[in-house]
Amino acid sequence: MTTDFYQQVYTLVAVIPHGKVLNYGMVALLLGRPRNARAVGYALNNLPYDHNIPWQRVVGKNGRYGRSTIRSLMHGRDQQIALLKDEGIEFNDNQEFILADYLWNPSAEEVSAILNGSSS
DNA sequence: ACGGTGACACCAG
DNA sequence: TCTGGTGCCACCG
Repeated sequence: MTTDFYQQVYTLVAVIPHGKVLNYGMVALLLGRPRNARAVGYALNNLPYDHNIPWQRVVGKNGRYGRSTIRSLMHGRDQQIALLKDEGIEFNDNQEFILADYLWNPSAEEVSAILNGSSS
């Protein structure tokens, strides 16, 4: 009983392949809201308690957290990095990684099928 | 309905 | 390159 937008975010994030990532802006774009990255973050901040969603696969634009607006995450930045490393993503000494190397790039049809198949 | 807030993104200095 | 300000849009009180 979440809003459609929340549900779409959860549905999409839930199917991000192992070892792949998406940034907030990309999620927003795939959902048809190109400038609404903030709402994506808001949705992930309100994950249901019983969620089984790979939230760690959604990262900041530069492939890391690091902007002043972000302080502490519910699970912690270090925890997220640990989880991503566990999926095979390689970080450099600055706790960054090449976003383009791991970015998930589904087609519009694929996304459409995903949203239509699971949300209703 | 309105204003404040925010797991972001982008631009300017 | 880094910091600060602005734009965006959905949610909450």
